[in-house]
Amino acid sequence: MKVTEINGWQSVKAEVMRRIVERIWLPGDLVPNEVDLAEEFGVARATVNRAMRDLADAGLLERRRKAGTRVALNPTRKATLEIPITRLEVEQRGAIWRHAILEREETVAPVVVASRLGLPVDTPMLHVRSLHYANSHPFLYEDRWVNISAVKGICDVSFQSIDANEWLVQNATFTRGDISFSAANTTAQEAELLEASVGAAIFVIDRTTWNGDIPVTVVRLAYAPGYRMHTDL
Amino acid sequence: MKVTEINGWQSVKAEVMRRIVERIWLPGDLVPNEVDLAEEFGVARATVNRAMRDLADAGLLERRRKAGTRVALNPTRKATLEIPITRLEVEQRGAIWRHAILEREETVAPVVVASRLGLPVDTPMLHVRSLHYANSHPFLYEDRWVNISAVKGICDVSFQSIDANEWLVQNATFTRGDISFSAANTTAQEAELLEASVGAAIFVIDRTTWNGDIPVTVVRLAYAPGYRMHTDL
DNA sequence: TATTGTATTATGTCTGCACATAATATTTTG
DNA sequence: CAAAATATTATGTGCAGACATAATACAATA
Repeated sequence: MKVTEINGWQSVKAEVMRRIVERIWLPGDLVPNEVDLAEEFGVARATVNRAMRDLADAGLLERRRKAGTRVALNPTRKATLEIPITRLEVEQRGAIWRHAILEREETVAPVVVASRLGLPVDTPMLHVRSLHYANSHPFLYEDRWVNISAVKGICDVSFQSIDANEWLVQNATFTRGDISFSAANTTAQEAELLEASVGAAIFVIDRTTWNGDIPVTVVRLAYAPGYRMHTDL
Repeated sequence: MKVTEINGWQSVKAEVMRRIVERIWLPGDLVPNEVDLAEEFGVARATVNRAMRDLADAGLLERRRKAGTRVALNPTRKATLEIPITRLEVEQRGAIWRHAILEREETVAPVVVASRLGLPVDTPMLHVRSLHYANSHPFLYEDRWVNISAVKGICDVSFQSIDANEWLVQNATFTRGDISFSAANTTAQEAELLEASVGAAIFVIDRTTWNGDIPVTVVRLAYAPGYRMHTDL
């Protein structure tokens, strides 16, 4: 008696997941090969493959050619988190988004920024510091450096009505980037801007992007105290 | 003259990415349908579909039946990050991992934990507090509550030689969970445990897991100051 | 024995075709 | 004219069969 009928790849995935969750297949175990599973489930191998690939992407299975497929020893390792545009994030909380430019300066890259991007120290860059508000409460302090030569037309944008990130996202695509999350104590300046007490713990995102080998931006996002980034597993 | 020959789905993906990055297709634009692209690239529709689905998963494209496929307005929104087992994370940094149990108690769920998990306050639970070291420096303070009835055999495990997370991951699979990242100031107790100054900003992960509808664990991971979580985009 | 070559095997991917499904566009109907 | 029925269209998914590729096992060779 079959509890669940198996037709599509999603049901194959569900059945395989069930066997993992119910410990019929233990972590580290080799699971039957695709041909056998296809026969057992009465579907084509391509269908099994689709399901297994999906589970491997999710981190539940580990697959290697010839070696076969085995249940991952550590099924918890991948979390996909969405990095929203600040305006949308604020609005999604039912608050009004507002944005203020604190500074906008065309200058050359300071050493820290230049070395981070692998650029000479005299590279002309645009430095933009701004504050995002949610219902007139400070929400995010953004400190951004943009490689002017990598982003055509950026000098003509005032960023008064649109946020730099949003403009860049739509006008300066990048091929690769890295992002890191950390915690920091607010400096006196940050505390004042974010209306927090000095030393309060804040969540910080540092992001750097490149277009091919050309550095585009480096930005530090300092969120007001209490910010949480959340995702489902 | 074609610069790159198109054979597999990866090259289709690369070519589509190129068109997005080089702004041949602008954010919001509708792109040609699969049949047309398949003909243009000289591959089967399934191959185009594979490539497009992959790009949609990555957040670069948005697809809807009948409506077609368009370039995402916000190509930056998904970052996949790996949540490693602490032991491996420490060892990967070339340090020696060590682990000490601070407390191990079978008791009933306190209100905060019970409500978070949706359990009655008198549910029997296992409370484990422990410290992870990297080269004898405190690395992570772990405060964990486990629903005893959801994890068979947990009462017999001492966790002296294996970390609770690692044991659970291999012995108590879960079907869903959620995870959140935030920053916090150390309490006096945490500061002492982590050998940090009181109030230092620390990176905190809160994770809750369920097996179907049954809550399994809730855990708070407090990393020593300076911890960064990093990923590529 | 150590190394190199060869067969085997499981996954990776492609093709061509078919039908399913969801969302939009169009026509019919009250 | 508005609401309901129907057609159209692009993506979603299925199948069977084929060949490609990587990793392993095993045999042959120096």
